[in-house]
Amino acid sequence: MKTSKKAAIASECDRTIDIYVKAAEIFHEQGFDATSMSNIAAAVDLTKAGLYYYIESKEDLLFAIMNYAMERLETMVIEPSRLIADPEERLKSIITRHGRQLTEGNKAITILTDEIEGLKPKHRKQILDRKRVYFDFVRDTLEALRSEGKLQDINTTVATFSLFGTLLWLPRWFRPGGRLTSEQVIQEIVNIAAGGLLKAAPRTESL
Amino acid sequence: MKTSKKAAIASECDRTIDIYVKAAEIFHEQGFDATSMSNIAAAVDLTKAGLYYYIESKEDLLFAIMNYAMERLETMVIEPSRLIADPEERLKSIITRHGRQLTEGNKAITILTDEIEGLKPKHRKQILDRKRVYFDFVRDTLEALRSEGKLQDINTTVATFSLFGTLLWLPRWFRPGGRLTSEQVIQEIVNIAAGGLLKAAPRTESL
DNA sequence: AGATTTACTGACCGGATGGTCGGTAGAATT
DNA sequence: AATTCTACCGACCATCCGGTCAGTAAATCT
Repeated sequence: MKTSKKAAIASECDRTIDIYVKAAEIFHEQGFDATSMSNIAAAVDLTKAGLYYYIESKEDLLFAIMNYAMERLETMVIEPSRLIADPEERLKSIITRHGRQLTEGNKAITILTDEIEGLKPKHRKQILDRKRVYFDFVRDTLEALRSEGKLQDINTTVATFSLFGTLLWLPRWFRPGGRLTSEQVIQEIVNIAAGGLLKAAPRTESL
Repeated sequence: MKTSKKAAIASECDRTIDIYVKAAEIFHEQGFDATSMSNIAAAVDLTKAGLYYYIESKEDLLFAIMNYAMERLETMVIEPSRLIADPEERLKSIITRHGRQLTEGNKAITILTDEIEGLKPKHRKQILDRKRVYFDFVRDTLEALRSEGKLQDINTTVATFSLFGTLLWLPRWFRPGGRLTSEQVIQEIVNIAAGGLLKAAPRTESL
């Protein structure tokens, strides 16, 4: 019991990550504050008391979900993209990979943006610091583009926020099974972002 | 008392709109669910019971704020932009005006995007329907651009959501008094959006 | 001057919520 | 066979929340 319940980060299996996944879904649907612990317990076929066998507190559950989401973001988006030397390709990789995470079933990554206020200041700062690294990575990519003379005359901070706005808005409107597939939507966003940030090279037939 | 307390839409003065403004600020800071009626009451120097002299319920307060915000959006952004015939200028007007509403002190307009879940289905539908009109207006503007051959080869629905994403993300990161003024930031966003959506005409020096 | 209305307050209520605790059936260990 | 540990449950608790209500001081109306 006191071996490694919460120290290990999302490495424990059993029903614990099952709870994270279900909780993330419900938090995403109803919001953190509007979700009661009984709600979550019922969704994983437990009583509230039974749920507390696995988690420490409601806030801790949210923090665990967010840590899990940050890890996923880092391993599925940031790390693979870091390997790409060419900044234009790197940018497209970031958008595509992040877009996929947001449109696939993974609700945890959406919660990352919408429920930070539910965290206690200490935990919030930890997540925010990690997000900051990601933000800087994207802005650095834009700066690299600038060095190559490929960037339009725009402020890279505003451009980065602008890009994140487009990306993070995705899960609020995209519904799988609609007119466009997630891959099609992501491709459109890549095109729009590329057009808005990069100088028009062979992309448009000039004149 | 039973003359026109709640029927008139944001026309009553007194302390009522004072309450709306303060409540909007607190909802914006803490979130709707995390804000108690005592919080709001204290912020306007009333007891909770005193607050209920002015409003009907917590949900009704949120609905009133959102109606007020929609009105503002319509009179300050949509209506003036509708008067502009040229779709490119119209698009820029929409972005600029909406951006100003989001960066100025007006928290109500931010709440419009973040707290819809706090509304009862009936009220939510009313707001959503009004938002839909705005969405269609923007997409129609992009379609008009397409007719003129000025639009890149992109899906206008995705492009509209993309634009809203950039715009609505603004209040989450912009802080007045920072490096850039709100007008500078808005201008950057106009440039980025124009570049991402419009075909490069005299905007970039080709080659 | 008396009646009524306006703008509030303190006390209170039912219900929900996060969280706890003593207990326990069954599996695993010794 | 006895003990210990795992995975839970029912009952309970303090607190807070949205909302109500009887009452009231001051302003306004008649």
